[in-house]
Amino acid sequence: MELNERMKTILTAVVHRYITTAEPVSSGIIAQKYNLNLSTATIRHEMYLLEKNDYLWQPHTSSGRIPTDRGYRFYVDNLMVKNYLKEKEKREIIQIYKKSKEFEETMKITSQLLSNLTNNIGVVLAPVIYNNIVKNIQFVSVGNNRILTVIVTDTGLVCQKIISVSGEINTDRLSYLSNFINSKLAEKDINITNLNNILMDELDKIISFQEKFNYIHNFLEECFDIEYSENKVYLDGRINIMKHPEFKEIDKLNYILSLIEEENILANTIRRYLGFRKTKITIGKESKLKEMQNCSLVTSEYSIKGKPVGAIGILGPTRMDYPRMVSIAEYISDKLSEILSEF
Amino acid sequence: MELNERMKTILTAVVHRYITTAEPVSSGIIAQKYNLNLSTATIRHEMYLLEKNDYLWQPHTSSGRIPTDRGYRFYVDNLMVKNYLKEKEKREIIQIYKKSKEFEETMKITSQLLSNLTNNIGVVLAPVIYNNIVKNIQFVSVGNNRILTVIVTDTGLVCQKIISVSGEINTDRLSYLSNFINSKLAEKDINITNLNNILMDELDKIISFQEKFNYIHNFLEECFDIEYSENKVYLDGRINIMKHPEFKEIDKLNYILSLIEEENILANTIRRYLGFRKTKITIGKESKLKEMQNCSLVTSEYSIKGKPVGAIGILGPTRMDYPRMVSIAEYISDKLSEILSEF
DNA sequence: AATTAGCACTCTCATAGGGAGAGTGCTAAA
DNA sequence: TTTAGCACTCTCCCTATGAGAGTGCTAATT
Repeated sequence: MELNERMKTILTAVVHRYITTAEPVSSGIIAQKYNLNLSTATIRHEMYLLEKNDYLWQPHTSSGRIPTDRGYRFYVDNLMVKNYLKEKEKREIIQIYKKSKEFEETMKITSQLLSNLTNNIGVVLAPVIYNNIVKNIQFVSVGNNRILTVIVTDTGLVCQKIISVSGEINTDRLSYLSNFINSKLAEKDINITNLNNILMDELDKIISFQEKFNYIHNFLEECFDIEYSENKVYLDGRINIMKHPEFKEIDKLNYILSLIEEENILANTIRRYLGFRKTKITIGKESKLKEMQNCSLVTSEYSIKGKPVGAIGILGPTRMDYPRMVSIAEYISDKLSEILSEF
Repeated sequence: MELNERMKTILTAVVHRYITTAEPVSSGIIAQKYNLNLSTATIRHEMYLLEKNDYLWQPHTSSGRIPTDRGYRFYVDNLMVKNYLKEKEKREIIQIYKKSKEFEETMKITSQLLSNLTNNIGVVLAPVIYNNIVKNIQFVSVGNNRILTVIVTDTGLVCQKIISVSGEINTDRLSYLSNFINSKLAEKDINITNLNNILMDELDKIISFQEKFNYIHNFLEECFDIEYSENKVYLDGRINIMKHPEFKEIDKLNYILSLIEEENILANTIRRYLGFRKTKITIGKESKLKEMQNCSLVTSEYSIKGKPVGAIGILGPTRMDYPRMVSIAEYISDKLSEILSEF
């Protein structure tokens, strides 16, 4: 069924009202607060139709209406108007970012900004390094048979990993190895995902006529499984979720709590959205994850030097101010892209 | 007032009973479950005295008794019997630790173990590096005018920090600098806390007759404020706290939530306990922190090569099984010490 | 002098009933 | 097509009530 203009207006009114009050919205309130010049009876009839088509529902007969996931979806896709941030807010965000010169801190600040601005949970997925072009590799001996491997990618990201090797590794061999690898890197574009394979092939060639040190083999293998390391996630504002009236009682938090506890669930969800669209909204049961059935998630990608590498997200109840969430997510991801590109 | 033996027995019984049921303990239950061969009236009288001396309290007249913070304190100091872990549990812990070969992961596993074994919040304070002797410093150029500084301490800890310098820094100068610093380090014991001052003094001497590069000054200053960097904290089991009946309603969580949200509060609290005693128990209002008034915290130090460097902690409601918490904290901190010393 | 039985008293908790209020669905009139 | 009018439904809050748990106190017992 196609919604007519009046139904769209009423659906919009219900969504807006419910977002601000968290109370079921009655026909009377709509008539009173949103001047549609319609009687409550007429509005009631339209609401009845909206309910029949699964855009609204009632907690019980004789109560007002609440938008369904489908109602929110229709609102988000067809009705909502972008709500740009005020200049003052933008300036404040820029001000806060100025404090930080370091990568880690920038990530932390971003998640804090997200949660503070939205009163929801702020999520930042650290840049994924798969497929980044490797520019340079260096090895630093840090004692006790441990080597710190430092990989610098074309986007300027620095990945570090300490690995233990069996037996003392000679500093000369180490620099020989890094020189060798860096010369190979200079020859062609090698990304982290295939770094290991390509280097192993090359190494096999020279090993036949060079001295044979097996452990370098193992060493390299350990170094370059970085791609399998889990992406770091920055979470902030966990307690915000508990301030929302829909979660007054702890039992109602049930599933959401695992999102708060296990950062990986959120990280994986967001990672899966990467590379499709700048901004993505997932509403309630649209997510297959049972942990997210009562929540909505707004994610927005950020990039380094034009290359999308990660995403930020806002997690809250389905009853969230979508226009504002989207504007905040997009503004912050743009700022973050700028800052990371400058690093 | 000195407690007589019978009062101690009754206090112990009340604590034990309350820890397991979370319900106020009545005189009837004590008479029935703990065979003291006393009538309820007698027990009631003793409980009345215990209440008058602030070891017990009643939520309302005509309800059973609950231990006060003071009651728990007396129990912990004078009545409780250490409850060693079962061999099976010990084996399981060792098994789980075997999975991890990396520092970061070891820390994470430790906090998970703590929370899983105790059903409370597990906290691990990463090793503090202040006053550690500096063994070696290296600089790695990671492009875009950024230098990765790697400091290795005598306990084998590796601190890394990326700093930005103004203008390109010559690789030769960088290695000259690191050679210079490392030669100074070899001459005498220099710890991280005074590293900056000593090096600045030394640098001033040579700078007078060496070429003058101001920016190295600034560069060094930035490098060596590591001591002011905040200690990392690993938290796990945040949602455990919500499973306890005393926190059934969200409002009752009030203060504790800030502990869950702001890791620094906990980190600072634990850090302040460092260096005094292996294990420390803080019960409810004994902590000056308002955030901890409804909680207890059991902390236990761990060390690397005999040198105490950090602590682990268990955070839960004051109604916790103290003997078990202490055994777990001590066992885990010992294991962690072993593992970190081997790295 | 210490302990205990007995009992009145207090407080919680669960249940039910009743009335006010909000909001709906339906119908007939405009 | 819209609306006024009204009966109906459901929630919420208040009150009353009674059972049950547990205490404090007193007088009797050991």
